[in-house]
Amino acid sequence: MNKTVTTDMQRASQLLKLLGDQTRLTMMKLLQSHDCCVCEFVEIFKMSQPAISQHLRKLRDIELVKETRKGKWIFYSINEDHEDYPFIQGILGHLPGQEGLVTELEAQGLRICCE
Amino acid sequence: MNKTVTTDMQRASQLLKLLGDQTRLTMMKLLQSHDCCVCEFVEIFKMSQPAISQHLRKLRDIELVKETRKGKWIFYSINEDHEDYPFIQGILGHLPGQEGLVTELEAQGLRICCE
DNA sequence: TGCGTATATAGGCATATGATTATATGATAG
DNA sequence: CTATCATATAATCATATGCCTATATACGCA
Repeated sequence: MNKTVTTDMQRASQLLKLLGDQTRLTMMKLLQSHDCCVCEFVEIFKMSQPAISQHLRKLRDIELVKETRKGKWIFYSINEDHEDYPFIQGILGHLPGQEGLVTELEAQGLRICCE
Repeated sequence: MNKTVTTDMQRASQLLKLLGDQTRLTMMKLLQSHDCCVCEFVEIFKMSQPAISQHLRKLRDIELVKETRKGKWIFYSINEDHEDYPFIQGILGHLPGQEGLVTELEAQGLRICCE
Protein backbone atom coordinates (compact mmCIF):
# COMPACT_ATOMS: atom_id res chain seq x y z
CA MET A 1 0.00 0.00 0.00
CA ASN A 2 1.10 3.49 -0.76
CA LYS A 3 3.76 2.14 -3.06
CA THR A 4 4.05 5.25 -5.13
CA VAL A 5 4.82 7.66 -2.41
CA THR A 6 7.05 6.11 0.14
CA THR A 7 10.76 5.83 0.18
CA ASP A 8 12.48 4.91 3.36
CA MET A 9 14.41 7.65 5.05
CA GLN A 10 17.81 6.13 4.66
CA ARG A 11 17.42 5.56 0.95
CA ALA A 12 15.94 9.00 0.52
CA SER A 13 18.74 10.73 2.33
CA GLN A 14 21.30 8.83 0.32
CA LEU A 15 19.62 9.87 -2.91
CA LEU A 16 19.46 13.46 -1.79
CA LYS A 17 23.08 13.44 -0.80
CA LEU A 18 24.00 12.30 -4.29
CA LEU A 19 21.87 15.01 -5.83
CA GLY A 20 23.28 17.51 -3.38
CA ASP A 21 26.23 18.23 -5.58
CA GLN A 22 25.89 20.81 -8.28
CA THR A 23 27.72 18.79 -10.89
CA ARG A 24 25.66 15.64 -10.38
CA LEU A 25 22.41 17.53 -10.06
CA THR A 26 23.07 19.35 -13.31
CA MET A 27 24.03 16.07 -14.96
CA MET A 28 20.72 14.54 -13.98
CA LYS A 29 18.73 17.52 -15.16
CA LEU A 30 20.65 17.56 -18.41
CA LEU A 31 20.10 13.85 -18.94
CA GLN A 32 16.39 14.42 -18.74
CA SER A 33 16.58 16.21 -22.06
CA HIS A 34 19.54 14.50 -23.79
CA ASP A 35 21.68 11.50 -23.31
CA CYS A 36 25.31 12.54 -23.01
CA CYS A 37 28.66 10.87 -23.24
CA VAL A 38 31.53 11.34 -20.87
CA CYS A 39 33.54 13.64 -23.10
CA GLU A 40 30.59 15.97 -23.49
CA PHE A 41 30.33 16.28 -19.75
CA VAL A 42 34.02 17.01 -19.59
CA GLU A 43 33.48 19.96 -21.92
CA ILE A 44 30.34 21.15 -20.23
CA PHE A 45 31.70 21.11 -16.73
CA LYS A 46 35.28 22.06 -17.59
CA MET A 47 36.43 19.31 -15.33
CA SER A 48 38.91 16.48 -15.72
CA GLN A 49 37.67 13.27 -17.29
CA PRO A 50 38.31 11.21 -14.17
CA ALA A 51 36.31 13.65 -12.07
CA ILE A 52 33.38 13.26 -14.44
CA SER A 53 33.76 9.49 -14.47
CA GLN A 54 33.63 9.41 -10.73
CA HIS A 55 30.46 11.45 -10.55
CA LEU A 56 28.88 9.18 -13.10
CA ARG A 57 29.98 6.16 -11.16
CA LYS A 58 28.16 7.34 -8.10
CA LEU A 59 25.02 7.90 -10.08
CA ARG A 60 25.43 4.52 -11.70
CA ASP A 61 26.12 2.70 -8.46
CA ILE A 62 22.65 3.43 -7.23
CA GLU A 63 21.30 2.95 -10.72
CA LEU A 64 20.04 6.45 -11.29
CA VAL A 65 21.68 6.35 -14.70
CA LYS A 66 22.62 3.62 -17.13
CA GLU A 67 25.22 3.46 -19.81
CA THR A 68 25.05 2.40 -23.43
CA ARG A 69 27.99 2.09 -25.72
CA LYS A 70 27.61 3.69 -29.14
CA GLY A 71 30.72 3.24 -31.23
CA LYS A 72 33.63 4.75 -29.38
CA TRP A 73 31.48 6.53 -26.86
CA ILE A 74 29.57 5.53 -23.83
CA PHE A 75 26.36 7.42 -23.48
CA TYR A 76 24.67 7.88 -20.17
CA SER A 77 20.95 8.16 -19.76
CA ILE A 78 18.47 8.35 -16.94
CA ASN A 79 17.19 5.06 -15.64
CA GLU A 80 13.50 5.73 -15.68
CA ASP A 81 12.80 2.31 -14.23
CA HIS A 82 14.45 3.17 -10.96
CA GLU A 83 12.13 2.52 -8.07
CA ASP A 84 12.61 6.07 -6.89
CA TYR A 85 12.40 7.72 -10.26
CA PRO A 86 9.13 9.48 -9.46
CA PHE A 87 10.85 11.02 -6.48
CA ILE A 88 13.81 12.13 -8.57
CA GLN A 89 11.55 13.42 -11.27
CA GLY A 90 9.67 15.51 -8.75
CA ILE A 91 12.91 17.11 -7.69
CA LEU A 92 14.24 17.72 -11.17
CA GLY A 93 10.92 19.21 -12.17
CA HIS A 94 11.61 22.19 -9.95
CA LEU A 95 14.90 22.98 -11.61
CA PRO A 96 15.55 25.27 -14.55
CA GLY A 97 16.25 23.54 -17.85
CA GLN A 98 19.90 22.98 -18.69
CA GLU A 99 19.52 22.64 -22.43
CA GLY A 100 21.58 25.78 -22.80
CA LEU A 101 24.67 23.83 -21.86
CA VAL A 102 24.17 21.50 -24.80
CA THR A 103 23.37 24.35 -27.14
CA GLU A 104 26.68 25.90 -26.18
CA LEU A 105 28.46 22.66 -26.93
CA GLU A 106 26.86 22.54 -30.34
CA ALA A 107 27.91 26.11 -30.99
CA GLN A 108 31.47 25.04 -30.34
CA GLY A 109 31.04 22.05 -32.61
CA LEU A 110 31.76 19.71 -29.73
CA ARG A 111 28.53 17.82 -29.64
CA ILE A 112 29.04 14.15 -30.32
CA CYS A 113 26.84 12.67 -32.97
CA CYS A 114 27.02 9.01 -33.72
CA GLU A 115 25.40 7.28 -36.64
CA MET B 1 8.20 34.42 -15.13
CA ASN B 2 7.98 30.86 -13.99
CA LYS B 3 8.44 31.97 -10.44
CA THR B 4 6.86 28.92 -8.89
CA VAL B 5 9.01 26.31 -10.46
CA THR B 6 12.52 27.52 -10.78
CA THR B 7 15.30 27.39 -8.30
CA ASP B 8 18.78 27.99 -9.49
CA MET B 9 21.06 25.00 -9.57
CA GLN B 10 23.46 26.17 -6.95
CA ARG B 11 20.75 26.92 -4.43
CA ALA B 12 19.01 23.68 -5.23
CA SER B 13 22.11 21.58 -4.78
CA GLN B 14 22.85 23.30 -1.49
CA LEU B 15 19.34 22.57 -0.27
CA LEU B 16 19.60 18.97 -1.35
CA LYS B 17 22.95 18.59 0.34
CA LEU B 18 21.42 19.76 3.59
CA LEU B 19 18.54 17.34 3.21
CA GLY B 20 20.96 14.61 2.22
CA ASP B 21 21.58 13.70 5.80
CA GLN B 22 19.28 11.27 7.49
CA THR B 23 19.09 13.20 10.73
CA ARG B 24 18.24 16.51 9.10
CA LEU B 25 15.86 14.95 6.62
CA THR B 26 14.00 13.21 9.42
CA MET B 27 13.93 16.44 11.41
CA MET B 28 12.29 18.26 8.53
CA LYS B 29 9.74 15.55 7.98
CA LEU B 30 8.98 15.44 11.66
CA LEU B 31 8.61 19.21 11.84
CA GLN B 32 5.94 19.00 9.20
CA SER B 33 3.69 17.34 11.73
CA HIS B 34 4.89 18.81 15.05
CA ASP B 35 7.11 21.56 16.23
CA CYS B 36 9.89 20.14 18.39
CA CYS B 37 12.37 21.47 20.85
CA VAL B 38 16.02 20.62 20.98
CA CYS B 39 15.79 18.22 23.89
CA GLU B 40 13.12 16.21 22.12
CA PHE B 41 15.38 15.79 19.14
CA VAL B 42 18.14 14.68 21.47
CA GLU B 43 15.89 11.90 22.74
CA ILE B 44 14.57 10.96 19.35
CA PHE B 45 17.91 10.71 17.63
CA LYS B 46 19.89 9.45 20.62
CA MET B 47 22.52 11.97 19.81
CA SER B 48 24.39 14.57 21.85
CA GLN B 49 22.75 17.94 22.32
CA PRO B 50 25.52 19.82 20.49
CA ALA B 51 25.18 17.50 17.51
CA ILE B 52 21.48 18.28 17.35
CA SER B 53 22.13 22.00 17.76
CA GLN B 54 24.53 21.95 14.88
CA HIS B 55 22.11 20.22 12.57
CA LEU B 56 19.45 22.74 13.51
CA ARG B 57 21.87 25.54 12.91
CA LYS B 58 22.47 24.42 9.37
CA LEU B 59 18.76 24.27 8.74
CA ARG B 60 18.31 27.66 10.36
CA ASP B 61 21.18 29.26 8.46
CA ILE B 62 19.35 28.82 5.20
CA GLU B 63 16.09 29.58 6.94
CA LEU B 64 14.41 26.26 6.38
CA VAL B 65 13.37 26.32 10.02
CA LYS B 66 12.73 29.04 12.54
CA GLU B 67 12.87 29.06 16.30
CA THR B 68 10.45 30.28 18.91
CA ARG B 69 11.13 30.37 22.59
CA LYS B 70 8.42 28.96 24.83
CA GLY B 71 9.34 29.18 28.47
CA LYS B 72 12.59 27.33 28.96
CA TRP B 73 12.50 25.67 25.60
CA ILE B 74 13.21 26.71 22.09
CA PHE B 75 10.87 25.15 19.63
CA TYR B 76 11.78 24.73 16.03
CA SER B 77 9.27 24.80 13.24
CA ILE B 78 9.30 24.75 9.47
CA ASN B 79 9.55 28.11 7.78
CA GLU B 80 6.73 27.81 5.32
CA ASP B 81 7.52 31.22 3.91
CA HIS B 82 10.84 30.07 2.54
CA GLU B 83 11.12 30.84 -1.13
CA ASP B 84 11.90 27.22 -1.83
CA TYR B 85 9.33 25.72 0.48
CA PRO B 86 7.27 24.27 -2.36
CA PHE B 87 10.38 22.45 -3.50
CA ILE B 88 11.05 21.14 -0.02
CA GLN B 89 7.45 20.18 0.45
CA GLY B 90 7.53 18.20 -2.77
CA ILE B 91 10.46 16.24 -1.46
CA LEU B 92 9.07 15.63 2.00
CA GLY B 93 5.80 14.53 0.47
CA HIS B 94 7.48 11.41 -0.84
CA LEU B 95 8.71 10.35 2.57
CA PRO B 96 7.00 8.14 5.09
CA GLY B 97 5.49 9.93 8.09
CA GLN B 98 7.69 10.14 11.17
CA GLU B 99 4.96 10.68 13.71
CA GLY B 100 5.88 7.36 15.25
CA LEU B 101 9.00 8.94 16.68
CA VAL B 102 6.91 11.42 18.63
CA THR B 103 4.48 8.75 19.74
CA GLU B 104 7.41 6.85 21.16
CA LEU B 105 8.55 9.93 23.03
CA GLU B 106 5.11 10.34 24.51
CA ALA B 107 5.07 6.71 25.56
CA GLN B 108 8.25 7.38 27.49
CA GLY B 109 6.74 10.50 29.00
CA LEU B 110 9.44 12.62 27.44
CA ARG B 111 7.34 14.82 25.30
CA ILE B 112 7.64 18.44 26.27
CA CYS B 113 4.41 20.26 26.87
CA CYS B 114 4.45 23.90 27.67
CA GLU B 115 1.53 25.97 28.81
C1' DT C 1 48.07 -7.72 -34.28
C1' DG C 2 48.88 -3.40 -32.48
C1' DC C 3 47.66 1.70 -32.11
C1' DG C 4 44.73 5.38 -30.83
C1' DT C 5 40.82 7.01 -28.52
C1' DA C 6 37.33 6.92 -24.82
C1' DT C 7 36.48 5.73 -20.34
C1' DA C 8 37.57 3.65 -15.72
C1' DT C 9 40.28 2.94 -11.71
C1' DA C 10 44.07 3.86 -8.29
C1' DG C 11 46.49 6.76 -5.32
C1' DG C 12 47.15 10.99 -3.10
C1' DC C 13 45.81 15.31 -1.17
C1' DA C 14 43.06 19.35 0.55
C1' DT C 15 38.85 20.47 2.33
C1' DA C 16 34.21 19.42 4.22
C1' DT C 17 31.36 16.99 7.34
C1' DG C 18 29.51 15.16 11.49
C1' DA C 19 30.41 13.61 15.86
C1' DT C 20 32.36 14.33 20.67
C1' DT C 21 33.71 16.88 25.03
C1' DA C 22 34.28 21.22 27.25
C1' DT C 23 32.66 25.71 27.82
C1' DA C 24 29.77 29.90 27.09
C1' DT C 25 25.33 32.16 26.81
C1' DG C 26 20.85 33.35 28.12
C1' DA C 27 16.37 32.95 30.21
C1' DT C 28 13.82 31.57 34.46
C1' DA C 29 12.97 30.51 39.17
C1' DG C 30 14.06 31.10 43.69
C1' DC D 1 21.54 38.24 42.39
C1' DT D 2 22.39 33.65 41.88
C1' DA D 3 21.76 29.00 40.60
C1' DT D 4 19.85 26.11 37.28
C1' DC D 5 18.28 24.44 33.08
C1' DA D 6 18.10 24.57 27.94
C1' DT D 7 20.61 25.68 24.18
C1' DA D 8 24.68 27.48 21.48
C1' DT D 9 29.40 27.74 20.36
C1' DA D 10 34.37 26.29 20.35
C1' DA D 11 37.90 23.09 19.80
C1' DT D 12 39.15 18.77 18.23
C1' DC D 13 39.15 14.58 15.69
C1' DA D 14 38.03 10.76 12.42
C1' DT D 15 35.99 9.95 8.26
C1' DA D 16 33.96 11.33 3.78
C1' DT D 17 34.16 13.91 -0.36
C1' DG D 18 35.81 15.74 -4.59
C1' DC D 19 39.42 16.91 -7.21
C1' DC D 20 43.91 15.93 -9.54
C1' DT D 21 47.66 13.04 -11.94
C1' DA D 22 49.09 8.67 -13.38
C1' DT D 23 47.85 4.39 -15.07
C1' DA D 24 44.84 0.58 -16.59
C1' DT D 25 41.19 -1.21 -19.46
C1' DA D 26 38.44 -1.80 -23.47
C1' DC D 27 36.78 -1.12 -27.79
C1' DG D 28 37.38 0.25 -32.87
C1' DC D 29 40.11 0.32 -36.66
C1' DA D 30 44.33 0.06 -39.81
